[in-house]
Parts: sequence; C-alpha cells; structure tokens
Amino acid sequence: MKLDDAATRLEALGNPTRLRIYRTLVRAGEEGMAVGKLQERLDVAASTLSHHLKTLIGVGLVSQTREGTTLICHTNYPMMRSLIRYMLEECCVEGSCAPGGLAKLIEAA
Amino acid sequence: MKLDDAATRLEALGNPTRLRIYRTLVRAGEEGMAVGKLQERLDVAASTLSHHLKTLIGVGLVSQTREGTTLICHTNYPMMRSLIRYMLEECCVEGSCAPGGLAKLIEAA
DNA sequence: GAGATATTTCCAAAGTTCTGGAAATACCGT
DNA sequence: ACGGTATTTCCAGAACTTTGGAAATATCTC
Repeated sequence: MKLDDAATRLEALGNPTRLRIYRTLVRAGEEGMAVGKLQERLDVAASTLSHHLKTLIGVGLVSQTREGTTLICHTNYPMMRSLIRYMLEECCVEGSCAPGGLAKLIEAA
Repeated sequence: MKLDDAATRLEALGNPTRLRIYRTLVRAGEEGMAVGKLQERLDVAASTLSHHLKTLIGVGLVSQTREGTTLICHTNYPMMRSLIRYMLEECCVEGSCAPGGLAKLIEAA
C-alpha cells in the first residue's frame, strides 16, 4: 500500500462518526447492516450518514449491495487487513515496536 | 483505548505529511531524529513541521527530548501498539477479518 | 550578556470538512 | 403509472485544517 493511500484510509477512520460507523458494521458481521438501520442506531442525519459512507466506500473500507430499496453496508475486511499490515510494517521496523515478538501483540488483541 | 482517542490518533496519522514524519521517525530507530534533520529530510517549512509534530505529540504518538539546542523526536511504540491492537479488536470481531488466523496476518507483515 | 543556532508561537490566508434540510433519485408493490 | 419507502445529491453555513513568513523563545558558547 502506498503512503498516500494509507493516509487517506487512516483519515477516513480518523473521524469519530465514521469510526463508529465502521465499528458498527464490523459488529454486524457477515450479513452487514442496512443504511436505515445504521442511521437509527447511530442517530445521525440521513444525509450526514450518506456522506460518511461515501467517504468509507471511496477508500475501499466499506461496500454496499442493494436489496430492493435498501442498501446493505459491509466492511471490506481485506482492505482493513492491508491497512493494519501497513501500520505494522511502519511501526515494527527493526522489531522495536513489538519487543516481545509480534505474536505477543496479537495474542493480546 | 476509547473510540474517540483512537479516532484522534488515526486522524493524526491520516495526513500524508504527518504519516511521512511518523514513518521517518520509525525508521530513525532508537536514537530518534532531530527536528532540524527531519525538516531537511522532508523539505517542509519549519513552522509547518512544528505544527504537525505538536499534533503527533499531543496524541501521544511521538515524544521529544532536548539535547542542547536541538530537540530529538522519538516514536512512542507502546502507543502505536495500542492503536493497532484497537484496530485488530475492531476489525477482527468473530474472526472474520483474519480467516486464516491472526498469525497469517502478522506473518505477512 | 552578546551572538549564534534550533525550534516554537503568532498571525493570517486559502482550502477542506462536517453537518443537515430540502429536493431528487431509485426501487418496489399494486 | 402512482404512491410509498429508502437513500442519495444539492446547497450552504460554520468550524476546522493546513501552510508558511515573521517574530519570539530557548539554549549554548564565548
């Protein structure tokens, strides 16, 4: 992943409302969650939610599939994986970030 | 880590200039890097660099120690570890993020 | 304490983000 | 095709970010 792409994705997650959206979608699991349900859950104006979703979709962290009149949102796990991998690469140069080994870091997660 | 803190830290890293700063400091390793050297390396105005460093220090991702007239910047690895751990927790609920297991994700890093 | 170097703070301009109401679009059922 | 529900796009205001020149501060050396 290029630095600028990582920055754009981190920026997308670096807004409390968008991070809440992402978090909620992760917790929704495989089946995802409709935009309307998300709105109700997060108590935010429809247009505001739509803007934030556009941002998350734009950077590839979320995707939507239509089911009739409702749009179902899903997290894009591989993209999140790539982003975390990027951070591990940036953070763990020379092993200084995870002195007890990377396994330790993950164990705790 | 609280959601708002995670968001603030992700936002701090979510700017290309600040991510370059952080990346450069990680690569500088244990001994860190002086502000002046960073400036020369990244080719950015001194005041601009100072603002960005203040942001990174403010969220706890970077620290400074004085050595005579120069200030040496260091990455705060534990904070980055906590942030990555937060993302793993948010991302890997129910194991859907790393189907091959977390070790696989780390292995590749 | 004066002069030199390193860095920050002050100020301000240009650009961007966040928010939500209102109007538009998309799709379904009849 | 019409009425209804779901969602987005348009518009705009307020707030925030980013940037850097100029002035201020901090520290060292002599």
